Amino acid sequence: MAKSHGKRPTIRDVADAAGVSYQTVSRVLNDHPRVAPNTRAQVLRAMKKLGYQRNVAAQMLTTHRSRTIQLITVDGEFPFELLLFNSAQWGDYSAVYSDCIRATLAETLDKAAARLVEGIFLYAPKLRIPDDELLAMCHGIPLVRRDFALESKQITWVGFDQIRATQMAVQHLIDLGHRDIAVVTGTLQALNATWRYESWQKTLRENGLQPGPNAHGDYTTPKSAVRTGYEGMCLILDSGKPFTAVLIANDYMTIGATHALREHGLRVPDDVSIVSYDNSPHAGYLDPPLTTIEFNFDLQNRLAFQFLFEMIEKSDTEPHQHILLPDLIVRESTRALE
Amino acid sequence: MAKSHGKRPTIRDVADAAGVSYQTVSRVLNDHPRVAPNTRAQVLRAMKKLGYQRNVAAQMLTTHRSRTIQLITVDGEFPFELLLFNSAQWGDYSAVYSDCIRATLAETLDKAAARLVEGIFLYAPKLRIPDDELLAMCHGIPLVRRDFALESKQITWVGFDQIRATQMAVQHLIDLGHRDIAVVTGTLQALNATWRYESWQKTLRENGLQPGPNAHGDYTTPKSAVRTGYEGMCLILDSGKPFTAVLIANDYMTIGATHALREHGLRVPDDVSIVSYDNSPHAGYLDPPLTTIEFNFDLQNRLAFQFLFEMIEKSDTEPHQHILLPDLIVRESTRALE
DNA sequence: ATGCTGTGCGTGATCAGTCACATATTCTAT
DNA sequence: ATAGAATATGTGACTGATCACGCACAGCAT
Repeated sequence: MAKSHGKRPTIRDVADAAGVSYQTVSRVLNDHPRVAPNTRAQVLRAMKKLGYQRNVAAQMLTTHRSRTIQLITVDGEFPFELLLFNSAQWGDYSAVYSDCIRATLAETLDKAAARLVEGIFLYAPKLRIPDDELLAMCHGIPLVRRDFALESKQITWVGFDQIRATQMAVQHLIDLGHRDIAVVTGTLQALNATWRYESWQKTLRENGLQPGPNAHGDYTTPKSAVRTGYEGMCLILDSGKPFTAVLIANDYMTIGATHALREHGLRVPDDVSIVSYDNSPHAGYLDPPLTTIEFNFDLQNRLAFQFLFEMIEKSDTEPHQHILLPDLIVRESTRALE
Repeated sequence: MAKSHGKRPTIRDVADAAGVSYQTVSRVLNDHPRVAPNTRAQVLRAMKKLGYQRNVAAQMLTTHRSRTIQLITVDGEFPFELLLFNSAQWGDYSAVYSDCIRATLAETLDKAAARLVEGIFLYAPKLRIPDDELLAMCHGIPLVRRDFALESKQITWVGFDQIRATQMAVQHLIDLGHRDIAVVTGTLQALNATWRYESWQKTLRENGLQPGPNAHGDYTTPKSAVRTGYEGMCLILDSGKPFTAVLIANDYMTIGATHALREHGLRVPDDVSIVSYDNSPHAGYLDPPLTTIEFNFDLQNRLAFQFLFEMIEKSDTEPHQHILLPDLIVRESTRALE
């Protein structure tokens, strides 16, 4: 006998509506093979009739599994590329999303552990933290970083080769005859931005050129990117230092930067050539269409999730590291100098 | 005595590490006032020492509360505006995110119920479904729609006055002397797009004007928006029907549409005036800076969450309906005809 | 000394499932 | 006919917390 008044039905309610034991209901729930087809149908009918919903809390309690992953961003950096994240990628897992600041990351990870989260997908491009320290905060939960490529081998990550990307961009401009190449890049707190910055300098020096003027700013949301692109370009223009080409850290910054150039009476590519990063949806539709470094963010996300689930399934998986190579998409924002 | 080998510590482990009963540990966990300060300190010390983490599953099981809300989108429509969503807005609640298709919405809501989710935040601009049907699918869980403004009073929602918005846009163009006004809008599956379309026709007719050429397309992600903006504008141009101004459903579509105009040798605003929607971060930085209808998405999100939590706290709350009014931001993509 | 109130802490039952094991039934092989 | 295996179903213990209740002891008034 089960109390059927008011509350949600339990497996025991279903059991005696179907005239079987609660264990049989549990078997049906878990697709256990050894249930007679008739009984199974009986139970399913009873579940439907009562509007039964399995209680995930009780299930978690005994199985110690939550079928949940957690997506964590630090400092509100929800990047445009993550828009591509598709629920289909995480199978029958659910995803908890939370943003935190650096100071509360440990606490956030504690809560994730309390929640029995089975995997952590971290996007924190400014978080510079030793691998072992980060792993210690994770309470043994599998972790994937989807922000940048580290040097260490302890953590699983999927990143892009920023050095190569920048080299391609700079080399493209040099090949076109540019010698004074400026840069508007992300805040150097972000490791990727640092690498780009250094790669820009290195590539120029290797070609016997001096780095041109440069500016930095936060570029992790469209809003901040557009503005700091504008402001950064203004700074460079106001510096009075000469340049005929400029590298801009993403296609939103480029919108802002191009606006600044226009305000100063300069045209792209006639007066200034631009190479941008990301190949965002709008990059090919701006005036002029942007020459840009394409990153396959979709592939990055897919791989990162794939690695994460691999770690969840087999706890002894070695950490994966994967560096993706970018492509240069040449459009009309760059031109050859005579 | 508790087994301390291997597994995560429980309150019982903490209890006998601190020399108290498990109930006392529970009191400390729940900030119960009647615990002696010494005892509390003792317990906290034991928790820290053992690295204790409360098991959320067990807590959910007894309290029947999950402190979780669920953010559901339908058809992968993760809108750019939702980027603004800030964890801070949902207090100590966690958020589960899931996308589904129309056919699996019921199933997704079932899972939400199984998970003891306490509130549902729905973004599904194309989901036309009777209120009572939707509510029935929600198993009594508080729901807020953040997509459009409905006519019914059963559901809580926060939307914008699209009719007014479009009226403002059209009127602005009429005041500037335009008589042939085209429109590139979202797919008419989306209710907001339908309203805009009808309001465009109505406003023109009230001013004794005939609707100009028009086109529609999916506009819910930046990627689709840019492309359908381009394609829609091409269609209108190829139709050969005359127009001196065009309404474009968002600032991403406008990037695509402007590109199409350029390809046809037309300039904005010299040849064609544009009024766009959304006032996205880049709207003021394009060439020309866009005259656009501003929606305060941040306020919309804040209100929607506020209403949701109100419903969670007090189950007898009446459904709220809130229509937000847009603003017209005049920039340089519109000009007066002589 | 007795009763009363309030504080601090402990015991047993409960939440809704799952797991290991036990039992009943049917089927096949000897 | 009967042992043995295979299939189908049931019972009791358990997961890790919370809740309702109960008890011990302190302080204070009678």
